[in-house]
Amino acid sequence: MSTPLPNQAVRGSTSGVPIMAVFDLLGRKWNMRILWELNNKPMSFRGLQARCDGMSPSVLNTRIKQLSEAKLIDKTEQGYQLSDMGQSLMLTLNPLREWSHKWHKVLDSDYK
Amino acid sequence: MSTPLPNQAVRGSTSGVPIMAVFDLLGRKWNMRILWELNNKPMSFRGLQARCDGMSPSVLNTRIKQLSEAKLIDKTEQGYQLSDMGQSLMLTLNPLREWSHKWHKVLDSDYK
DNA sequence: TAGTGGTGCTACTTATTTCGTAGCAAAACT
DNA sequence: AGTTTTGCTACGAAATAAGTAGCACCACTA
Repeated sequence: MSTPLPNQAVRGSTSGVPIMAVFDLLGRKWNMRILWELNNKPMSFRGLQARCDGMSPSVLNTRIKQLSEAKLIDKTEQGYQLSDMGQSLMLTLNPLREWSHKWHKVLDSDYK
Repeated sequence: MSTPLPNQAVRGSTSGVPIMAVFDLLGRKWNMRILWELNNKPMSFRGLQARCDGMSPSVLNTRIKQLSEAKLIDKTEQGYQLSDMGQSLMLTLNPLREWSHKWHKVLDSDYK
């Protein structure tokens, strides 16, 4: 399993179009969540693991490698943290929080 | 495998916080891609399959069910298409395209 | 009206990904 | 020196995704 990066073929697409690489990378379990958690503050390996409901260390390990290769996170004295690119990604993903609340309401009202 | 919906426990989180449900749902392979493709135009089952590099029908089938349950897509005369919620999701995800291009450039310049 | 082709699937097997647990080496703390 | 904490690796089991085959249901055509 290789890290999906733009400009090379990614899982589910041979085009190498950047957005497809994003879908591939973020479409893997935990990646969005990890970035989300790191958005709050830098965290250690075990800290991340705890925040992410005890995700298995093997997966966390591969995720960290992928996100590092993708230049979205860095390892520092303070633990793992978002890179500049990672921060800008979270910035563009921010509206998702508001959207999720609307979604919640819609589903709620539909099923009651 | 159940559809991750807000207000109930989702994979990787017992909190039921809406944003976690989003991560869970979109973190499954193909879901973002499917929405992305439907954003352009409504499509048939086989149309979607073709656009998504021949994804297996079994997975597409379960995805369609999940996205339908999540009220993000509907089935119509014209094929599958985004619901209002689905459209608003794609709207908030739109900036991702621009971001992906920046990302592309950064990775490119770093590795040359 | 028998044949052709497209569509929306289901069934089944295999491959890949993720989980869960155990454990270990290195650093930090007591 | 002994105990914790941290950052992992290993490995078997479970869940998810891929790949292929095929069938029922149209719509159209010869």
